[in-house]
Amino acid sequence: MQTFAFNFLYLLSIQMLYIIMSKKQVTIQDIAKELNITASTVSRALNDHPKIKQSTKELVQNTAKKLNYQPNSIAASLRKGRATTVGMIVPRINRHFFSNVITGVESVLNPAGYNLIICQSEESIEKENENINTLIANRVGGVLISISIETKTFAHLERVLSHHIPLVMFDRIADELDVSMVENDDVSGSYDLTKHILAKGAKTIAWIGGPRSSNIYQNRYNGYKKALEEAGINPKAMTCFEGSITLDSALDFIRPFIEKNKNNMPDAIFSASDYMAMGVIQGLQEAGYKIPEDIMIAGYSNEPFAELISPKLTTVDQFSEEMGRATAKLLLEEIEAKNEYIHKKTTLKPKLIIRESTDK
Amino acid sequence: MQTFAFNFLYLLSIQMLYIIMSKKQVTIQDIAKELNITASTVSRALNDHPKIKQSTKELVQNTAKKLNYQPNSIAASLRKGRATTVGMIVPRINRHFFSNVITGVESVLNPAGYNLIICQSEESIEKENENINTLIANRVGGVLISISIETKTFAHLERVLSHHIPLVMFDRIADELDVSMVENDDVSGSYDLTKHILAKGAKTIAWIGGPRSSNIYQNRYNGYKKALEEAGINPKAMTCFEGSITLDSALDFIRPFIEKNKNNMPDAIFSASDYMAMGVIQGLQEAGYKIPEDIMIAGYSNEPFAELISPKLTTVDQFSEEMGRATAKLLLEEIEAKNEYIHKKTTLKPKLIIRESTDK
DNA sequence: TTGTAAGCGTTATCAG
DNA sequence: CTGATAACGCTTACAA
Repeated sequence: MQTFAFNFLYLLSIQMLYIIMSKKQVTIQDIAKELNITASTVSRALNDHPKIKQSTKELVQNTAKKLNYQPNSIAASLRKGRATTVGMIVPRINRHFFSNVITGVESVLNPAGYNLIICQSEESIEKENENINTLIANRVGGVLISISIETKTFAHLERVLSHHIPLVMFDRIADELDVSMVENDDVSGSYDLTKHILAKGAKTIAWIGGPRSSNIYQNRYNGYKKALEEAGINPKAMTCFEGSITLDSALDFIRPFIEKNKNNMPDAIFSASDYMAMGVIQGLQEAGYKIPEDIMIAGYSNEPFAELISPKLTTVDQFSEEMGRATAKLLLEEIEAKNEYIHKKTTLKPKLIIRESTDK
Repeated sequence: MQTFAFNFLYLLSIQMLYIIMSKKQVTIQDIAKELNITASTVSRALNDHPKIKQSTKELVQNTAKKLNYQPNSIAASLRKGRATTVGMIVPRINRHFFSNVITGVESVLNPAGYNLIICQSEESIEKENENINTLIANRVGGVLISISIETKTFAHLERVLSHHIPLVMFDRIADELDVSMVENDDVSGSYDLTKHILAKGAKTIAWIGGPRSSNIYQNRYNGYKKALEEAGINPKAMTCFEGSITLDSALDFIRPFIEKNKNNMPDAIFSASDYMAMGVIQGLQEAGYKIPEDIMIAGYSNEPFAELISPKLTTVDQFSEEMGRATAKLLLEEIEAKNEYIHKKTTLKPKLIIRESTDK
């Protein structure tokens, strides 16, 4: 045992020994001492600074590995005044759409050296506000946000800007703010879908969706309305229901609706949310309606279940990962540009996906 | 204008003026100067230290608000040697199961003052390794991980431990490591499900699932095997397929399988993944089989589409949010306990959900 | 190409 | 109950 210990110690420098025994974390100072150079040189070498000799770079990297050095990005962030971390706030992470946007964001941000702190607002402005506070406290390099349904004032977002942290909004945006944004062209997606239903022979189309105080539902409604008007149909005469975007909310609406309108049901129902479309379908099926023969149904946003259910649901795909990539790219541009205001707006065109539920 | 400026300035202290003009960030030093006390007192006041007078606490909080102070948790983390941030690594965030676990984790960690950095391994050990590095670099207060399918060695996880960062594994665990874990009792879930199918009269049941090198698929297979053995059926005679846990992989398996076994199809197919069950169902339906009349199908993990498809899928629910909460609680215990090793293992019992696909 | 020195904003320790 | 001081680990002018 003693021999082992002796041999073991013999192989180590005093410096390494000290580090191992004190079980403190290894720093660039330790690497510096080990090589009889200064910490600044080590720092530069590790960051691949152009004015450092190749030979010392290699030397530094090797001893870093030997000492089992792990960089401390907290210290770096403090010094630089900003973290290599980006905050992202979404209403709910377990929505297929948002989790795909996140994947898209990471695919751009990770290679650029950033990592994500993800927060959920749970559709509450209060939680959104708290999220903003922790992100500012963490001095994130940027904030990406899709605002909650409740959010109608923007003081919390302006607080982000006042800390000179770039902000990019996506999907659920607020034109009131002068920041970069990525939006889906919901008007166009909804318009295309409505035109398709009209082409299939529908004369009356009901609309159901989320609250139109949210820009996305307002836009989806506008696209629907535009298509109807062009077809000479007065949308005033149409049924319109807005409620929470859940299967149950739609079911609660459709059951009494069927009861009341047995004798003059619309030819089609356009739901501005796939989840609500599911509720509508279940309500109609339990009342004995055949889809699409008796009534056509369409949803919006191409949730994964849309092609698994029966009948397969006609809907609109939103290229969620692409939206994440676009959002992340705008953020990187903002970060590069420092304080020059180069706010941009990217608009993504969604794609109509025709399936059985409207395919008479 | 001049009068306005004069009045405006008149209301401000020199200190506040300085801060506004220099647009530097407000620190506890600024609050201290404003009140003629020291930064330490301010720090204590903001952290609700017991030995600070109530009156000064209020004074500090008020001026903090007045100066628009936002705490800098990076500085605090550097000083304390550890961040109030927890890292979480999952294979894929857009899996319903994992996104729900995340929600559960946050519901415990956020109130405790921590926030999450979420990383995706994308089922790659290489990416998992990189994730670990960034989490160590960020000096997170803990790491939560469900390992990738590829992960068979654990040096990277031991690196976490060597930095005295507590590690908790969940769902996909590795018994090789001496850490706290939360697991689903997959053996029991799978056993219950198989018993149910047997009770419905099946004599032959095929098994399809992910690679059995992963503990969860091994366990699900074991539960299946145990039930068969108890029923006196030799599982050696059963069909067993393992592949990637996707709809397409299952479809690629089932099509030639039907072709070959037209005349002696099993009475039931138990898929250890809902996605694979979907593939199986689609393959059988396109070949004209009726479910459950001709053949019964069951899945595992109760994906949201399971109750939306036709026939509704019998499966096993895993209480994903509960798993997240349990995981987070174990982590908090570890953090409290500092270096005393109190590794625990929590086992959650899943629940059989009987639906149409096995309900003859 | 490398060294020197200051500082990022907190908090812990010790002292009073 | 509060103050003074040092330190956490890194980056970056400026100097050499």
